[in-house]
Amino acid sequence: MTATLRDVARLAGVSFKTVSNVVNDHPYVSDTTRAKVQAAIDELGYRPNRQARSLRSGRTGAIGLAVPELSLAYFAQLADEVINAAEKRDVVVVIEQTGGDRRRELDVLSGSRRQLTDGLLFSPLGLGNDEGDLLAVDFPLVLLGERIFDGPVDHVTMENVDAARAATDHLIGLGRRRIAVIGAHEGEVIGSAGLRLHGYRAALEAHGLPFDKALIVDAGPWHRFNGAEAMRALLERGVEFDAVFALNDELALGALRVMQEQGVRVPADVAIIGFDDVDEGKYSLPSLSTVDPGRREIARLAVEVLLDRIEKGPEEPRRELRSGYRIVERESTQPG
Amino acid sequence: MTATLRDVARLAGVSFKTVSNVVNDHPYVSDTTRAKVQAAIDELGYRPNRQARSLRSGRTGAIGLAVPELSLAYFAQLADEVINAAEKRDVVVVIEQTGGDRRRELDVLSGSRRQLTDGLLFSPLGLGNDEGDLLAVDFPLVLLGERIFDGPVDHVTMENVDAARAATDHLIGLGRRRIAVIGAHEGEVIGSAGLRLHGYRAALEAHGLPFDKALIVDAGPWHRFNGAEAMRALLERGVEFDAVFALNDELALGALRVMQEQGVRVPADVAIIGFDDVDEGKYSLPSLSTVDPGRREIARLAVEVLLDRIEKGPEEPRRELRSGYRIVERESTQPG
DNA sequence: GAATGCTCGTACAACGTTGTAACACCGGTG
DNA sequence: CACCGGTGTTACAACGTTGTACGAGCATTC
Repeated sequence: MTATLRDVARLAGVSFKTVSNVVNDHPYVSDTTRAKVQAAIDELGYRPNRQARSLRSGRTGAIGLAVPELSLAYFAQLADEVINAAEKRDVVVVIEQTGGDRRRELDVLSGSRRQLTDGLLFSPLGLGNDEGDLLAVDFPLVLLGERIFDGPVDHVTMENVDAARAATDHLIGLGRRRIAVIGAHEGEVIGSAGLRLHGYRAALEAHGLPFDKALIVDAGPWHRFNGAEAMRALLERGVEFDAVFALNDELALGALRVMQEQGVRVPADVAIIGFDDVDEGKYSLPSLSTVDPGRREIARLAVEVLLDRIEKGPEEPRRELRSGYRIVERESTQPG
Repeated sequence: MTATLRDVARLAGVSFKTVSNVVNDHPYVSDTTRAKVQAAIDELGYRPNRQARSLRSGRTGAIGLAVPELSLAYFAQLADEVINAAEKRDVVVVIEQTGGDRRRELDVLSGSRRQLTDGLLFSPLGLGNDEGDLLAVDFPLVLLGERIFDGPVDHVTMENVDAARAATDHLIGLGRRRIAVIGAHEGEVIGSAGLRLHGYRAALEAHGLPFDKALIVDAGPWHRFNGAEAMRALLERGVEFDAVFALNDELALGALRVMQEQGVRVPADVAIIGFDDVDEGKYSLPSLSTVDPGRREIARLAVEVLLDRIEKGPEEPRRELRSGYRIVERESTQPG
């Protein structure tokens, strides 16, 4: 069917290993032999067989990306960037979904699927931040996101605290003083929710504003639905507020929708800012101010670090990288 | 490092082929031997090496999914469903993005990446519908979407014409008579745009309503941005309309945003319906009526057909399957 | 003209698996 | 007791590649 080294060798009149040498640019192949072999390769349309290469070399040329679910815009857009970054390095991406479920996350770390890839980019949600030791696996692994710090592996993340602080600063800069937070996770210290809440408190403190627990609304998963629910809860509570910091954009969009249903004017009555800079925020009405966490940079760094780890092995010191962030001002925090 | 058949065999005191027979549930292995081998397998934590299996069997246990981009919610949600459907069959998914670019789509069909998967689910956008012959490839291929009909391969698609007709009927049922269309592709007959427009016209005819070209707005890619632009163009045209059929949800959401900017009341002045049932439509204000094209069913069917094709080979007759659809009524087409 | 050093090519083994064929053993049959 | 069919196990080859070791040819050197 498809041509092999042997077929090419037969046509070129050399041994099949010589063909292999030509293909792999080994030295000590004379120009004439090289040309002869190349001609045979072209004629037969020979392409090295990847499985055989894999078997021999132990490399597959693929990496895994495990995320909660692609239906969440943030992860879809992250996957988009990861695939692009990987493509530049001639590596393909196998995507696995965990649903943020602890059991399935553990599965991803141990399943036989791991043999199909040279390493894994892993964005956990269900694992606790005290379970870092579960990440001590014998294949290259790069952690994404905020669930686990100080794990035994490379980690690429964003400047959650600083970025959240800047987002809050932005609201304060508009003259807002009663800033609600949507999407908190009670008791969490580390993790996106905990870190962003920490940044929020730091900003309040820096401006001498009081922290009011009544302004903090918990939410489970960070879906639109939960943002809507949280806002409904907040409005029912009857507590006054003039701004909202939603811990991600999906929450913000859900909350936005509820505020408008209930006749709250945005941003006149309440300004709102999200986090993630997903594309939808550009086209909501009003468009959504947000924090751009440097998704593209995260994807690029993550792929870079993983391929490095794959190449250099487990001995190299582990790396902890953070992307830059940027406040994106849109209509939902327009002054005036 | 990791155990091989030979290691297990040594421990169990049998030949390595007997171990292979146990692993593959071959008949003619005595219960005592089986038990002995199984014990050794458990003790060593043996797992068959997938590369070696692949090399031997020619199967990788992976399928490819080539889509324009995951940043488009429709494709992200489709990928989500495809991954889930594939997981049930113990197959992983390698996702490739083409950007809807003709050159990259051709690449996907011929590149050496194809060796990493047993087959491909392909959703083209850049290829013309007269280029079906390019799909005559020598690996299992299932076509998704509406770009190409009567290609030489299996095809899973949706009931575009009927569904578009039903969407238009729905608007007409509300008493709307001047129904604009956003996202047309001038001159296209086949392709999502062409087919959906055809359904629209069929509905008009069935109700004896005239077709007015002034109500049809072209758009390039079906992104929010283009929906917004198209609506701006429509409003500038000054032509009267009381409803909009946006050919997908992203266009609809972009258009919705512009209408609200310009003080058009939805649905009081203008009702709008989209197509695709992406999650965002539930949380816009007003929430977006749409057509649910049976994304999950499409994903399930596509994976099913591809795995069938992989198993049964190219001789089986090609299949053309369509998913059912459903009109999803939300606020943007609320009567009254 | 034998020894040396370099260039180029080849043979063999290995990666871990599975299919095929063959072999040893068994009780039962003619 | 030779033969048989069925059962359980083994040996060998193959999938297509690459690393290692070796060898052949040739020019240069003493």
